[in-house]
Amino acid sequence: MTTAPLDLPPARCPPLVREPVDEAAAVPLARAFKALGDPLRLRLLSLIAAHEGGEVCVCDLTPRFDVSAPTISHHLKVLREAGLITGERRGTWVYYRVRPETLGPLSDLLGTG
Amino acid sequence: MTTAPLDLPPARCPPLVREPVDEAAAVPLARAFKALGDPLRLRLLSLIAAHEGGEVCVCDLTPRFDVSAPTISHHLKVLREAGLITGERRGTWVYYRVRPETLGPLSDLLGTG
DNA sequence: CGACGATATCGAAGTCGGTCGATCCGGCGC
DNA sequence: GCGCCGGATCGACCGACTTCGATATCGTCG
Repeated sequence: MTTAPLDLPPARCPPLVREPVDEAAAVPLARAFKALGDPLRLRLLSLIAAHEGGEVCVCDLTPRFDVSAPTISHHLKVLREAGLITGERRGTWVYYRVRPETLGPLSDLLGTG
Repeated sequence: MTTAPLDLPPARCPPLVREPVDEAAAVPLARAFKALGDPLRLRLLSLIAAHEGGEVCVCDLTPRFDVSAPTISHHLKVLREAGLITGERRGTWVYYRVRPETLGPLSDLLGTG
């Protein structure tokens, strides 16, 4: 669960309307977007991001969906490995929060700025 | 090739750090992000977006990649069906351009604004 | 220490996605 | 009309993804 950052989160780069994405940079960026490419993961991420205090316990996430707990855990892992969130165990429960340093570059890349 | 907009592009909605994504809204948004979730498609989109004049002929795209022409065509179709680009045939060649009205909401959603 | 509750991991089954070669379609020029 | 060329579509193969139930792991409490 220790986040296992197998590779780097997407680096900051200019909007894709300004210059084409580099071949190497495209890989981590695509992985991040792919992680966002599932309705359940998008909702999970937004629940974490929008939660007051910036973090959410998994136990608050699980009952909101119609899938099993292992499935939720799996999707959280995908978001984790994409560098979009981090998880921290505190006692019995695990708390997740977003990583703005990953989300920011993605927004900038798609922006028209 | 006529774009076949089977369903709507993602609607504009507040950043996910402000309020959780609605269950219904998550579906088209996730489809758009999924389309971005491939390095080759990300590079294709950025080549189209960053090209002077705002449009690119497929014949200029194909030689830049190590995959076959049908594969390029397939990925362009995925981007098309996600509402991210539109294609237009003019004589012998087909030209693609980005749809900012789709890209914009995605950027806003991930932004911290 | 031993049982229990909360998550993560594992293994299996079904589905989806990327890629190719082959083929089809639409324009252009002869 | 005929053949050619750019591009899209089709059908198939194979690897990756989603989901589950079962099991393992980590902390807590008695």
